[in-house]
Amino acid sequence: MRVRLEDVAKAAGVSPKTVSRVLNNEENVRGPTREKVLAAMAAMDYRPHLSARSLASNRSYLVATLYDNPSSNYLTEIQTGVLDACDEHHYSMMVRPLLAESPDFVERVDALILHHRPDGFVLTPPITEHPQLLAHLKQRGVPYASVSPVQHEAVIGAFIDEPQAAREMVGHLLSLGHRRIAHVIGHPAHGASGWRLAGYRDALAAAGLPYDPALVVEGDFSFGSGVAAARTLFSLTDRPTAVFAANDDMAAGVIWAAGEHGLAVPRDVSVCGFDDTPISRQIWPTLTTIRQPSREMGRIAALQLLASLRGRGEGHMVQLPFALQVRESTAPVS
Amino acid sequence: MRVRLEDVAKAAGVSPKTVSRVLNNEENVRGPTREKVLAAMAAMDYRPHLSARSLASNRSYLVATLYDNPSSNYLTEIQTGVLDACDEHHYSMMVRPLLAESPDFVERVDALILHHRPDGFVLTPPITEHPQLLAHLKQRGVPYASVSPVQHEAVIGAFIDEPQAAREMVGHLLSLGHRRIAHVIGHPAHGASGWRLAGYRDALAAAGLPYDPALVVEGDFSFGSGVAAARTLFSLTDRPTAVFAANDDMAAGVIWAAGEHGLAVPRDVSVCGFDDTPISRQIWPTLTTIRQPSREMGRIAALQLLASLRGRGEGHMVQLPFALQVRESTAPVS
DNA sequence: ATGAAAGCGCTAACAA
DNA sequence: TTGTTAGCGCTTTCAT
Repeated sequence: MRVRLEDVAKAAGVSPKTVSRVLNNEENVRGPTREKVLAAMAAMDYRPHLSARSLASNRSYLVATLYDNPSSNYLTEIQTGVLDACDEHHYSMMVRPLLAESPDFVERVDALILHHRPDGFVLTPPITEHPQLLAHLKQRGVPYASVSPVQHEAVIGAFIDEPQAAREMVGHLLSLGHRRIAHVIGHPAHGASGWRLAGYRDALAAAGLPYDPALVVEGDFSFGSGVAAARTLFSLTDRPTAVFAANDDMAAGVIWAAGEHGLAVPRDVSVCGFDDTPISRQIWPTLTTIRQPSREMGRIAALQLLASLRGRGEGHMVQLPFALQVRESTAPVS
Repeated sequence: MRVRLEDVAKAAGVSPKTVSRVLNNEENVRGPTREKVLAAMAAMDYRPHLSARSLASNRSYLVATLYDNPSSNYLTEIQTGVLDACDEHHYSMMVRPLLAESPDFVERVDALILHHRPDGFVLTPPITEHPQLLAHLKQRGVPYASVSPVQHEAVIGAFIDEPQAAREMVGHLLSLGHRRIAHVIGHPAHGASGWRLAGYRDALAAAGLPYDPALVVEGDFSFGSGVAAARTLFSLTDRPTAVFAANDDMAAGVIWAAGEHGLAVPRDVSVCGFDDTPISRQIWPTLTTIRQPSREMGRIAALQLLASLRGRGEGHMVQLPFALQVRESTAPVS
């Protein structure tokens, strides 16, 4: 038979409510009493019944993570971080893949709210930028945290200074003597694409270099779009000597296309990415990129959400550090 | 205020218990009565309260999907399929990344069981092959379904005929005139690695070709291991004219390494993979591979689990079809 | 085929 | 600081 809160109460010689107080870290329990209860819980290996708690307290102890891009390493990392935070606080996490483009997007999320009653959401890009969804969540009164949202104000979550990271990446290329530096833009629905582009432009401007639209090509974060973009760039009469792709997959595509054009990386052209996903270490040459603490971002965002759920302070938007990873795909201009 | 079962009962002019019967598809409700109740539910947009159901019925309506490899497309696909099935039956799904190697692996799963009380598990490779876990689940009485397990007997789930798929893939290479066909083995902990190797050997034997150990190299399903394996293979005096890698990531690595060695694919060497993951369409040349209905496998496995949970029959091990996808990375031997 | 009563394990509101 | 009582919304058991 399973151990119930009542059994713990009997064993500890207190009332059920006192055990409940200890369980929920409430105040108004004296040290010794708390100790007694905790000891009894441990001795009996007591595990609270989630559904009973949930029914009585009208909270689900559930956090739902919403994502759109179903197979990106980056999102899997974030998921893991969110899970870390939930585990720490005995919350459960559910994930929900969604198509942000689909017409019944908000409806689906609403069905999820009605059915599972999550206490809060963690939103990942690009769902962080969906105005109707955000409005709906506010209307329903369901709190949420965002990972890398475009808007930082009035939102809790975690982010890195993406424009600054992009500036440092371009700065690295400049320091190697590159002057014709191309950029492959990411998926237009992602805020990160705009930021990375902005950082690229800033860095050029700061170095007194002109912005050449011919050197800036659109992609969509996929390997294939990197290949396509690079084919365009490498066909230019005045080829770039360096390519900054807005993520690693596209950078890998650029390196692939360089091979097609008989260009050696980094001898003939330097290539760099963003995100430090596994592919950056698997390809050859290994990729110079920006390390983003994705898992930690998921964890911190979730922790902020949980803090706000439990009324412990407000919950904040937390800035995390990034790191430039210099590897073998970038070299001095020849 | 939210609509409760009692409200529906009042609106339909029946007792709460009758509504409950309709909700749970129980018998002993006459057609007209059922209709009335269903109409009331729909009109009021009634959604049962998960925790209340769970508390009263001692079931969680929760399926937990366990996985080890945290960032593979294949597993994300399976996850999505499991989610499809759970949605269809108003179950929720939680995912749990685990390290099968870690010493407290079973302990962690047990903590999950105690805390969340899932009604069942869906296991994905290689966790399908963990004897201690399987023993523990049986002891705890928690049912599970397996996707692509090595053992098909006495287990419910879904699989494809992997040896046959590998045989067809090698058959394709043979039909193009290849005779020196290499194989890059997958991760040793995965049952699929053994099956695909077996299919490779069978096909060679059936064609009357000798098995040459020098042409069989170990990998671990990663891009990098494909690169490493190919470097070995392409350094042989008597190079293979075709390489069958046990998954797409490794095949992409092989193509990459071919470039390093100045070999054009498919002109100088044919390469093929397995799984038909997105990368197979993103690289150039596009990859000949085996399409495996991963999402459907997840869905079917979960459906079998749910069927057995609800006592509707036994739950079976279902075989699903695969398909050889011939693309541009394989060509007649030159 | 349908209904009434009891209770799942916990917490909220109130009392002491 | 601690305990008592009543219920959360549903399903169970047992009637009818």
